[in-house]
Amino acid sequence: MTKPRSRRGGGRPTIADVARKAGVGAITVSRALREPGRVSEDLRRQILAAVDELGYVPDPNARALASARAEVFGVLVPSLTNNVFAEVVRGIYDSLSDSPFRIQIGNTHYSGLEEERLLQVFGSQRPAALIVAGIDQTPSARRLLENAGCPVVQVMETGPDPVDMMIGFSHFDGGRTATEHLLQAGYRKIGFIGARMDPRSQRRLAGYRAAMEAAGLFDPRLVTTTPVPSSVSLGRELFRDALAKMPTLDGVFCNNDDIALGVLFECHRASIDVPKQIGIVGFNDLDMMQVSFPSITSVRTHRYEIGTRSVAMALAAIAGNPPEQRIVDLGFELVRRESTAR
Amino acid sequence: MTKPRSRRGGGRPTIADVARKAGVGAITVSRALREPGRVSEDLRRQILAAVDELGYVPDPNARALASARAEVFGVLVPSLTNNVFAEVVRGIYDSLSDSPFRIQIGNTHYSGLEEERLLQVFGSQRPAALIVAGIDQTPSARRLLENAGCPVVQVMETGPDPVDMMIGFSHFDGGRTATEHLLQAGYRKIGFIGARMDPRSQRRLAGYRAAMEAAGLFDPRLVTTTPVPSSVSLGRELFRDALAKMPTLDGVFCNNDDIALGVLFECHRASIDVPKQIGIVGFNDLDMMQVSFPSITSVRTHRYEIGTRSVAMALAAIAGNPPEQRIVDLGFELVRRESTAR
DNA sequence: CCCAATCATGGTAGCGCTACCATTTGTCTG
DNA sequence: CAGACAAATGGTAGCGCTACCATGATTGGG
Repeated sequence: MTKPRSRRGGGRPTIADVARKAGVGAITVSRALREPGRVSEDLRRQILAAVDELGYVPDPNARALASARAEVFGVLVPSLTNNVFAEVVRGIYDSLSDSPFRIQIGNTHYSGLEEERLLQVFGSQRPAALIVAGIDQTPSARRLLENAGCPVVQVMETGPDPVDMMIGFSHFDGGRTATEHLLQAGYRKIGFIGARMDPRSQRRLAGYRAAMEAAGLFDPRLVTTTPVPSSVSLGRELFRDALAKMPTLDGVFCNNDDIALGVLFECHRASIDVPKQIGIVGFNDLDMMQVSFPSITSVRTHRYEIGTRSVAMALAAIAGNPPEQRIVDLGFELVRRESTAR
Repeated sequence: MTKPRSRRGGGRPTIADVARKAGVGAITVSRALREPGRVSEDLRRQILAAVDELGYVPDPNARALASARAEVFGVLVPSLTNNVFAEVVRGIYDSLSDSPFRIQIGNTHYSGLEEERLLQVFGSQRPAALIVAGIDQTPSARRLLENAGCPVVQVMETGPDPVDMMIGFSHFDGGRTATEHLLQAGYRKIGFIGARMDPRSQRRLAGYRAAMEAAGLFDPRLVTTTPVPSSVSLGRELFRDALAKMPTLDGVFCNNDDIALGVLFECHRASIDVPKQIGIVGFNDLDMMQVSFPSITSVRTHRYEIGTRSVAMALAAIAGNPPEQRIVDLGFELVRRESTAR
C-alpha cells in the first residue's frame, strides 16, 4: 500500500507514466520521441496524445546519462560583452533554437588557462559539439579538443591546421586591406591603434605592418597598442598618445570600431578635420560606423553568419555528413565611407 | 574474462575507479568531493590523490539524475547582443565562475511565448536557480516560475509582486529624473525617442510623461517611438522624424544610449548645436557617453552589479538563508554632461 | 563500566532514460 | 509455400552518481 512514487523526483511524469497511459513499452515511447519513423503511425499518435495529456517533458540528464551524450553545444568565447562575440553567439543560438540542443557558454576572458579549465568542465558532460573562438589554443587545450569525441569548430579565424573544422576569415588580410586602402587614398603617416592585443589583433597588426613595409613607410613609432581591454574612451586616449608621439600622423587603422569611434570623437574635440587631416579606418563595421559624422570606413566581418554556419557544420558532422570543406573562409569587405574620402 | 568496462561510456574513470584506487567505498569518494568536512583528513587526502592521478571529473549528468537537481543556473534574457543584458550576463557569469554551477542562457527575443517555451525546457532540468529579466511574465510563465522548485530572481526592474526575489531599479523614476533634468536645464519642447518599446521602455516613457505633465508641457506629438529593434542608425532616423513633426523641439530624452548617439550624429550632420539648440539625455550610460563630443548626459544603471547581486541572492537562498530583503532597488544615477549644459 | 549519542564509513537501491538484444509479425523471393 | 529478411515492438540491464539506511567505532555522562 506504499506510494510507488519515488522519494526524490518531484513527482513529474516519467517515460513510464506515458508508456502506461498509452499502453506501450517505455522504449517505444522513447523511440516515438526520438526516431518517429521507427514507430507506426497509430502508436505514435497515441503516444503523443499521452505525452500531451500528462505534460511529459523528457529529463535531459537521464537522457544524457543513458546515451552517454548530452544534447549540449559547448561554446567558448573570450568575452560576453564584446559585440563581435555576442553576434557570433546570437548566430549560434538562433541556429540551434529549433533543435533539441542546448547551449552552454564559457567565457575564457582571453585566457588560455581559463580555456583549458572550461574545456575540462565542458568535456565532462560529453557535449554534442564544441565551438571555440580562435585558433591559438594551448597544446593541452588542443589535446582536450582532439579527444573530446565530438565535432569541434574553431571560429572567427582561419588557419592551416584545424582541430576538426574551422570557419572565419584572415585577420592578417583584413589588416592589410584596410591599410592599403588608406595608402591608396593618399595617406602616408598611417598609425595603428589597438587595445586588448589578442592573437587576432596581432595578426591585424601584422597585416598593417606588411602593407606599410611594402610601401616603404613602416615606422615602429606609428604603432600604439595596449593590453588593456578595448573601449571608446581608450580609443580616444590612445589616439592622443599616438599623436603626441608622432604629430605628423595623417591616418589611423584602428584595431576595432570602438577605438575608431574614440579617435573620431577626439578629432572633433581637437578640431582635427576628418578625412582631410586624418583618415580613419575601423574594424568589424558595427552599425554606428555608417551613422557617425563623418561616417567611418571599416572592414565588415560576418559575425552572425560565422555563428550560423558553424552550427550548420557541426550539425552536419553530428548527422554523419561532415562537410568536405573543413576550412571555410567567409572573407570580409572593406566598406569605404567619409572618414577616408579625401 | 569479459572486459568489465562498459559498452557505452568512453572509458573515462568513474567514481568506482577512484574508490577502488583509494581503497574506500564509492559513497565516501562522493562525500569527500561534495562535503569534505564529513570525511576524515586521511581518507580525504588519499581520495584526492586518486582523483588527481586518474584525472577523474564527476559526470554532471549522473549527478543531476541521482540528486534530482542539476547544478545549473537558468538565465533568461531578451537579447544577447544588447550591451545592457550582456553586462548582466557577464556579472552572473563572473559570480558563478568559482562555484560548481554552470549557466544555461535562453534568449527570449522579447517574446512572452518564447519565454514560456524556454521556461518549460529549462524546468525539465531541475535547475538550481532561475534568473529572468523583467517582471512582465505571462500568467503561464509566472506559474512555471512559481512551480520551478528553485530560487527565482527577476532582474533589471523592481515591482510590487515578485515571484520570489527581485533586483533592479525603477525605470519610471529613471525616465522622470532624466526629463526633470532637461526641464531644470531650461529645455521646454522635450521629445521622447524610443525604439523596441519593451515594458521597461514603456515605463521610462511613462516617467517622461509624468514629468512633462507635471510641468504642463506634455504634448503627444513630442513622442516618437517604434517597435523596431534599437540601433544608432535608427536613433538618427527617429530624430529626423521627430524634428519633422515638431521643428521647435529643443531637447530629447532617448530611450537608450544608442538612440542618443544617433541623435548626436544627426545634430552634427545638420549643424544643430548641442547643447545650445538641442539638449540630449541617454539611458544606461555606456562608456562612449563620456567620450563623445559633446559628451552626453545619461542615466547610469548598474547592470553588472545586478548580475552579481542576483547570483548572491540566489546562492543565499540555495544555501537556505534567503535574503530578508526580497526586493532590492539598486537605483540609478543621472550623470550630467555637456549635452545638457546650456 | 554501561548505554546512548555521535562520528565515520559502507551497502543497497534507485534516479529516468536508452543501448542492446530478443521476439513477434508481416513481406518478399524463388 | 518454405525460408529469409525486414519492420515493429518489448524486456533487461545498465549509464554514474547520490539518498537512504545500516554498521561499526568512538566518545561521554551517569
